[in-house]
This record gives sequence, structure tokens and C-alpha cells, in this order.
Amino acid sequence: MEKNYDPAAIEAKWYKWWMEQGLFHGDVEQGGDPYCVMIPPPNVTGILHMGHALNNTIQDILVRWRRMQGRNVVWMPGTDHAGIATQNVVERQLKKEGKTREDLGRDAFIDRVWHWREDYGGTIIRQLKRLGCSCDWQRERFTMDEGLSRAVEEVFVRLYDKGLIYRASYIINWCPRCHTALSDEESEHQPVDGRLYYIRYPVEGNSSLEHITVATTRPETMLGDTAVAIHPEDGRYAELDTAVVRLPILERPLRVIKDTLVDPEFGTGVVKVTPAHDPNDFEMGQRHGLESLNVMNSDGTMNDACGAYSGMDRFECRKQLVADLDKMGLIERIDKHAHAVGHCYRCDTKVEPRLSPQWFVKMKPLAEPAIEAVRSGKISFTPERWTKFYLDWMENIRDWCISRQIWWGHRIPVFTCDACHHEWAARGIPDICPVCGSRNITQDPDVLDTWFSSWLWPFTTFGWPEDNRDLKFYYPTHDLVTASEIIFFWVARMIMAGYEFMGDIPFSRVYIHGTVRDDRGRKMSKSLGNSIDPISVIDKFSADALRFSLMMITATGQDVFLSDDKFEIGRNFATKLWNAARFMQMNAGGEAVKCGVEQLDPAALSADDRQILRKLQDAAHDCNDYLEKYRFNDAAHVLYEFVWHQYCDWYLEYAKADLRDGDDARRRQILAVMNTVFDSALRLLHPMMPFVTEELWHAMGYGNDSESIMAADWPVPWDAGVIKRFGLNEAIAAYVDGKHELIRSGRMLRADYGIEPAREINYLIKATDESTAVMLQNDLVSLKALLRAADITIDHSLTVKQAMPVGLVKLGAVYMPLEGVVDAAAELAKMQKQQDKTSAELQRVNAKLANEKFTAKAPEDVVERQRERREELIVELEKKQKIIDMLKGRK
RNA sequence: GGGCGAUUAGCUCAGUCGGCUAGAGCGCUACCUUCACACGGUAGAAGUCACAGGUUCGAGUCCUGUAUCGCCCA
Repeated sequence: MEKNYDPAAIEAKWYKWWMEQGLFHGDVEQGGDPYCVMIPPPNVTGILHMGHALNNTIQDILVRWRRMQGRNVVWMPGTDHAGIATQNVVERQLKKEGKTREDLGRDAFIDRVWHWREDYGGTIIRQLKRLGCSCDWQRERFTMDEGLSRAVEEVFVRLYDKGLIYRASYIINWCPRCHTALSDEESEHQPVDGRLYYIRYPVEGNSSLEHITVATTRPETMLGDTAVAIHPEDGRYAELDTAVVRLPILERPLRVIKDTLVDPEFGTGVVKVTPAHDPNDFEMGQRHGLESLNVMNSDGTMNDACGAYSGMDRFECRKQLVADLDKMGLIERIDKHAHAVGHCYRCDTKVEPRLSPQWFVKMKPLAEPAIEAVRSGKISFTPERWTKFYLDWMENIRDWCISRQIWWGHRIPVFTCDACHHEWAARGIPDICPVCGSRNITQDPDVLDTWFSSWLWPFTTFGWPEDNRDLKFYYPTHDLVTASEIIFFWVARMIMAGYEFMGDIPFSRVYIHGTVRDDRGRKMSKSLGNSIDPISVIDKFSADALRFSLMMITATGQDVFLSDDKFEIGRNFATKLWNAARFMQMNAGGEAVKCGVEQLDPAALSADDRQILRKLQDAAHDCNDYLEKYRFNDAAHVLYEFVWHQYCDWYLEYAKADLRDGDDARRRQILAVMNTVFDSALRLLHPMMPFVTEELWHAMGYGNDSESIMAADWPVPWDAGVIKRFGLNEAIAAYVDGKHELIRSGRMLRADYGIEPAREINYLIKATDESTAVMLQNDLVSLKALLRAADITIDHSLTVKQAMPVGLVKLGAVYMPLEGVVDAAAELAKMQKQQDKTSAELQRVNAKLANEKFTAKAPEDVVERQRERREELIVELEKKQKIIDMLKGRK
């Protein structure tokens, strides 16, 4: 093995090999117990960011783990066509050529998008491969594929015929830059430091008021006002009942209406009503029969209804209009006002509420079974708190605006007969009107929201509406892994679609992970320039390092705060593994690797051998248990602790003496233990660190050349019979842990007295009892090595008469008999301090046990533990007292 | 305005059913180029568990309130 681990070459090598071996593919033919995960299809224009890295690492861990457990696994990959985003990208490209999409025409433009997709659309897929994702790439799907497109059409027609899709004029979120409607979910509310403008509207008629003041955050919309409104119980404006209010500048008379929607506490209690540009105003307009006056063009400029302001951009108009009103003395005041404004989730432009005819899906009937599925526990969320979040949204669900005024996407399959005006939804392109037979028919120009295809992803990717074996076998899928932002967009809608079209849930478990943030807690974004590119992390640290580091620092469902140096955790750990493997190879003496239970001889196992095997069982159990609970960081911590601190720090260090000085039988046995443990550790780590584990598994010879660790068995704790036969019990683990404490204590004495690390000294150990002394005597060789001792005397009846540095541990007392070095006063002070601490604790324990309420009410095992603790403390105090007496006597 | 989450070592975070003598990684201090590894080893220092009440034999953990920060929805 090379001295240094070179991840770049190794990672590329194994990924290619896994693909060639077809190890990612799952098939009905293989039979068994299916396990299926649907990738949240990334946007085809997308490039991998840390959110994707986290999301897909988690999925890959689940999928690799289940595969090793022997499940028949499919991880379905693919991308969505991202209607608005992709169209934006291609339009920008055209703009550079001085062209617009209208110049090309619809068909040529769509061709152009397909070409763009051919050339650039695979970026994120390639990046997922660098991450190590074991997706079933043979099955890769795209939402604009022929099959998925046919499914979208089918779904639309079914919902249309059921009356669940309708067209209506409503206030929708309009993006003036993307030139299209957006669903409520696509309009992201962001806090804006805005202004609240108090504007005077002149009052005419028999009122004593000259004017009333309305407060608004969007003064430019006043050009479309058709009324002012007050709360019906607001007595302050009674005089307005018989008055006429006149709109400044345009001089339009406005009705005064009374509506409970008005908040008397906000502003002046009088609001302007613009039914065509505000959802609340629209509602009031409907109730009071107001005219809806649209004052903007689709690009956010003011339209012809705006007099002198026609043609101005909405924000320019705002400025000019306020200046003009001010000159006329109609601005009462302008307050600072922080409020939330919708922004386009694709281009961040301020969304304009706009009255416009669009297609909607009626959601209430679809939501009912989807609510029930989660209530009844057929689908569960992890962490559990998202259940409520989901249910709240579902119970107050609003209709879904699905039409988009763009060209790239699934065109709405609604046709109108020019002759008889019959309207219908059709599969394929009809030739004639089914009512009058006319050939003059027109298709709706709009396309569907991209999510209208994504919500079908769990079954259309398996070929729905065709009935097939894959669909039957793998559906419903199992785990869905995503971020909370996507619950409304996607998760909820998939559940609804699952019931509507498959009659069953699409997945049984939804795991919601946190958001990746920078080290100051801000979301990573291009505009802030604070994103960390996962690919550059892979280049610098390796994919394994990226994956493992993310798992180490990401608590279940909590947000992750990242900075570049965090990835050192995974890199250092991979290096540690690499070096542990090198160490074993160097000591193997070229012998064939032997590992597994059958290589171990119960009679030849030392205490340390049995302890590390015992800890391996615990690690395997805990790791599996945590994965079952989606506690990835706990699983990572268990493996990190086991490999680094148990195996490398203690076991390999212990093994050195035997490897050097032991006879052949002992050497073979210790190598068998090391390999058994390391092989299992690699397999346990494989889901998190697929590359380095595969490399080392081969380098160590744990599998033959044609085998992959990917397909190796997932380690499970050995059965009770084996555990018993090898004596892998708590007592042995406790003894070795105690020995570690003793060694640390001995080393501490060296450090306290500044003994150079290389200097070999003597120790005296007074063991707690005879059997401990015997066990320690058996471990003398390694004890000497680990303490760098020339000689160690072990005796349970030892009496020390001379003052010397001492450490007290569970297994006994460790003395460092060095001529002339002891500082008796310092030793005494040290002992006294420890003594005080111990007796203080004993007092606490005694107080607890003296408390009758405690002994009566606390569970028996808790009380028992306190009793044991008391006994321990008493013994400890006695030991310390003896040493103190001895130190005092010698002073 | 409504909802959710967070507040634990200098930093980033764990702490599951209330039993804790509160842990990890990084950083820090001292020593060490020792024959797997300086991306390392050995030893060490470091905490009013945000605050105030309450429940309980017992609270980092449960309840109420307050403060600060963040997110989602209006």
C-alpha cells in the first residue's frame, strides 16, 4: 500500500467498476424483499449544492445499507424539466445572440431547449456520481420523457373529466420577469424594508371632511382603485356614508364600502380597494360588485389605463406618483414599514398580484385521503414534528394554480372548437371537434407547472399508466428523503397523487433533513457568495470525507452550519483507516488473510481480544439501531469512536507487543482478531464512506477480486452462543476498560513529573484483589509496552512505605518509585484534593439514600446504583486515606 | 400577527423514557518527529446547561412565563 491515500484516482476507479458490474441495478427477477427510494429529481439546469450533497448522501446511506442487508433495492434517479428555470437559461443564451424566443417561434424554441438539455442537462447527474450515489442509472428518468409526458396528459384528462380541474380568473402571483403565473408555493415571502404611504383622498358631498387618509404599501396600484373600504363597526367614518370619495390624479369617483376584512387598527382604518391587484381587495370586490381595473402590463409596466404614468415601470411609477401627490399636498406622511413581499422563487423578482384567467386543481377532495394517510400513521414523518406542519397545510389547502405562460413544459391538453366553442381535454392531438366535427380546433397555449409532473414521480417513473411488474413490485416505495421546504411543493402532492391514481400511498416514511447553512447560520446562496461547492470539497478532501463529515455534524433534522474546515473530520478519519490498514499489512508478514468467527480459538483469546470483539458487537448493534431510527450522526459517531478510539488507540497499540514478541500461534490469532474486526468495521462504514472502504476491503483481501463490499453481508451481532463461547461478556470489557484507566493513570504520573516519554521507568501496581493481580500479570508484556516501563511489579498485598507518586484507579493503585523525584507535599495536596472530592460525593450519595422519599419512589435499579456507588466511594476513601497517612508519616 | 425550532465548553454541536459524576469534534496548553498515521500520539485546562418561576425524591431533560436568534405561514 502507498504511504498516502490518493482518493481522486481511487474514487473514480471504483465508481466505474461498480457501474460495469451493474451493482446499482435492481430487478424484479432478483425477487426478495423490495426497498425503493425515489430521488427528489433535481432541476435539470441545476448544479450540485450542499443541500443536494446532504440529501443524496442520506439516500445513498439508506440504499447501500439496505442492499447489504439483502433487500432488492432500487434507487430511482432522474431530473425534472424545471419549466421556468430552463426557459430562463435558454432565453438568456438567445439574448446573447440578440434574439428572443418569439423570433424563433414556439417549435424552434422548444427544439433549442432540447438541444441545450443534451449539451448541459447532465451536469448534476455527473456530480451525483462523483458523490458516489448508487442510483439505478439504467432507470434514469426525465419529466419530459415520452412516457412521463403521456402520464401527465392522462392525469390531466382524468382530473378534467372529474371536474377537478377548472379555469377561472383569480388573483394569482405574477412574475413580471418570467412572464408567467406562479403557484402560491412558488412565491416566497421575504421581509422587505418598505414604506407605508398615507395618502389623502378628497371627499365630496355633504361631508365635513375635506379628505380621508388611506394607508398603502403599494401606492402605484391606486390607479386601479375602484373603492375605499372601512370596517362596518368603525364609527369614526360615519360621515362617509353619504359622501363621494374621489381618486386623486385620475379623478375617478370611488364607492365607500364596508367590509369586515378591513383591520381598523391598521393605518387609518381606511383602505383603498384595488380588486385587480390584491387578493383581499379582489375578495371585497366580488362581495360588493366592484369593477376590477387592471393597470399593469404583463412585464410590470403601467398600462394605458394609467394616463400620464402609462409605460412606466411599476417602481418608477411609484416614485413619480408619490412625488406628484406630494406636490399636490396629498401625502400626509410616509412611515417605515417592514413587511413580507412575495418573490419569484426562480428569479427573485418581486411578484405582482394580478387578476388573470388560469387553470386550477381543486385540492380539497384530493387532500382528504392524503390527510388520513398521515393521521393514521400509514405515512410517517421523521422528525415527527413535521406531521403537524403537513396536516396544518393540508387542512387549509388552497387550489393549485397549474398553468404557466411559458413554452417549455407539458402543454395543457385542453382544446377549443373554433366553430362551436366546445372545450374538452384530450389524450394526444385530436383532429376534429367531437361535438360538431369541425377541424378548426385550438389548443390552450399554456404549459403546466413543473410540479404537475413531479407529483406523479413515484409511479410514472415505473411506467404508469402502463401496468407492469416493476410498478407492482416496487410501489409503494419506502423512504422519501427531502428538505422541509419541499413538503408543500412535492411531498404533500405526491401523497395526493398516489391515492388518486394508484389508490395507495407513494411511500411509507418521509425523512426531513435540515437546511445547510454557512458558519454564520445564513442559507447558502449564490447572491451572498457564501456557498461551498461540494465538488470543490470532493476535489480537496474526497467524496468520502464530504459524506462522512456531513453525517458527523448533522443532527437529525437540524440545520447544518458548514465551513470548509469541517471536512477535515472525514478526511482525517479516512486517513486513519488507511493507516490502520497499512499497519496490519506490515504485520501480516505476507500471510493469507484470515478473518471471521471460524478463525478464532476461544482458548487463545486474550482479555483485550475479547474486549475488542465485544465492542465490535456493540458497535454493529448500535450502528444498525441508529440507522433504523434515521439517526445518521449517532451511527457515524459510534463508528468513529469504535474505529479510532477503541480499535486504533487501544487495540492496535496493545497488539504491537504481541506482534513483535509473541509466538507464531499468538501472532496468527491476533491477526485474525484484527482482521475480523477491521473487515466488519469497513462493512459498517461502507454506506457512509463507500470508496475508501471498497479500496481497503480489496487491499486487505477480505473479498476476492470479483467481489464488492457493496454486496457483502451487513454485519450483525453474533448470536448468543458464539458470544458465550468466546467469553465476550461485560466483565471482560469492564476489566480492559479498567486496565486502560490504569495505564492512563500511570502515564499521568510520568507527565506530572516530567519524565521524558522515551525513558523507561519502573512501576509498582497494588491490585485491588488477587484475581485482578493475576489478570494484570497475564497482560504484563503489553502493560510494559504501553507504559514504557522497564519493569512492573504487580502484587495485591503490596505495602508501600515510602512516599512516591501514586494514581488510584478501579483496578488498584499505580506507584512510580523514582529515586529523588517525589514531591511529597505536592502528592499530599493532590491526594487531599481528590479525597475532598470523593467525600463530597459520598455525602451527596448518602443524603440521597437517607431520603426516604427517594428510596421509596425511585425505581429499584436507580436506588441500587446509588448503593453500589456508596460502597465504591467508601472503598476509595479508605485507599486514599492510607496513602495520605503514608505521605504524612514520611514528611 | 399565528406556528415551529434553537439557546449546553472559546467555536460547531450531541445529550432518545427525568436518574448526569453533563459528552464529542475543532480550537487551546504542555510534551513527543517512537519502527501505521503530525490529516498523528500522550497528557491537560475549559460549563451558573439563556433567564425567572413551577412540578418532582430527583430537572440540561417536563410545565408556565421572559429574553435573544432563526425559519415557515399570513
